[in-house]
Amino acid sequence: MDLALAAFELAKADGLASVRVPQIAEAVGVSPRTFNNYFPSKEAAIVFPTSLRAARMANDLADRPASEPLASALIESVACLYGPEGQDGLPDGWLDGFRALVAAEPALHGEYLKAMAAGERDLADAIASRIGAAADDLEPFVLAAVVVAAERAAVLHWFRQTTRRSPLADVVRAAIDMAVRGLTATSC
Amino acid sequence: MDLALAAFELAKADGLASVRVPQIAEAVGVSPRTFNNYFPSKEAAIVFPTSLRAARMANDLADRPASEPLASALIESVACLYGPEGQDGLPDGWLDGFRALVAAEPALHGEYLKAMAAGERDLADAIASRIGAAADDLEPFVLAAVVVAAERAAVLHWFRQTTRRSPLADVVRAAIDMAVRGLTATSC
DNA sequence: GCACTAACTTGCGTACTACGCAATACATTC
DNA sequence: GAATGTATTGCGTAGTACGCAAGTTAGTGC
Repeated sequence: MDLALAAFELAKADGLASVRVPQIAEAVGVSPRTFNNYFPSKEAAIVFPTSLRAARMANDLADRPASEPLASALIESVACLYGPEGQDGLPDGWLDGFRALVAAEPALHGEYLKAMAAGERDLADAIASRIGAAADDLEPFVLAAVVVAAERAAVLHWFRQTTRRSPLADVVRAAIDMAVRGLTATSC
Repeated sequence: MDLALAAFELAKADGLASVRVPQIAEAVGVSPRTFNNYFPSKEAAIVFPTSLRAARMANDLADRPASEPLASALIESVACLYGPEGQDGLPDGWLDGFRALVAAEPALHGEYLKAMAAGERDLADAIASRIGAAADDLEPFVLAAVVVAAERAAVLHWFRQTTRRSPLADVVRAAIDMAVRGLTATSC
């Protein structure tokens, strides 16, 4: 969606507060009313790509061979979203934008969390069908929530770091591995 | 804060959409402007008690004896927030309100997530000081995120259930236990 | 008792967002 | 060619967010 991209670019350049909905609409060549037909707010538009990526996670998990252990399948389905920029990993400029916007603006942080939560539901379904759980089983929901939480913690932690000792994908991988293994392997 | 309580009650009675900020202010006896001095939106006001409860989690963890294993300390600090209604557990009417509002309205769900995320940061600090981690260590953040995520998954799952086979506190306990143990004990 | 300060509250005005409604344009189908 | 469905738009309205300045109240030191 062009609107989402334009909103993202404008917000990255001028800051979220100074971007106006009519401005975004004009950049794409539609009316402000049309913008609101697609997005309820500029925040939602900016985060839209993230929610797409979150939705992809469940698909990636479903595409993995059923023979693969759940733990590694989870780790890889998530981590491949943070592969090298450009290809199927991160879109260009996402890192800069994320740092400047989502990590900084509380309003966007809320939208980001909502997007992740939406993806979490899909992931829970994918997990449930993979481990053959009943529909009202608690476990898939907890697993999905835990994995997404670890992913989010890793991303935020990576942005907090001043010195970059390892690429984002590796940090995400480590975090999910940590979450999947639980406290058993750590300092009890 | 009276405003938060009034907002909650009014929203519970009339639905979120039909509650107006001036209405909330009038119910407490202040001006609408004063409302916005304290809360940026009615959603934030409604969720305010939840964010207080989230903040309490970190304190509860810090108050637990250092000799207690981290896993059980985490489980209990969270689960005691969901104790029997009235005392130090859930405030009266919280369950009904939560089901009718937070679980149903997407806007409130976003605020709820933000509140949980804020509490998560405090929890991460408490965990870090408990296990003596460095400030830039990934582990406390992942642990905090995982625990909060499991808590949230349990609450939402409990509300999705039509038949209540066990009290909320037990479900929360089970979820956090599950998260803390990781995938090791489950279907790999 | 008297000024002084700080925190809280309020009214006013402004900018912006959200959205219902109705009208239009365009493409698709029968 | 007529009918139907979808996308877009302008307009109008309701409501929220917030800066600013003025007023109130409580507390403090002299």
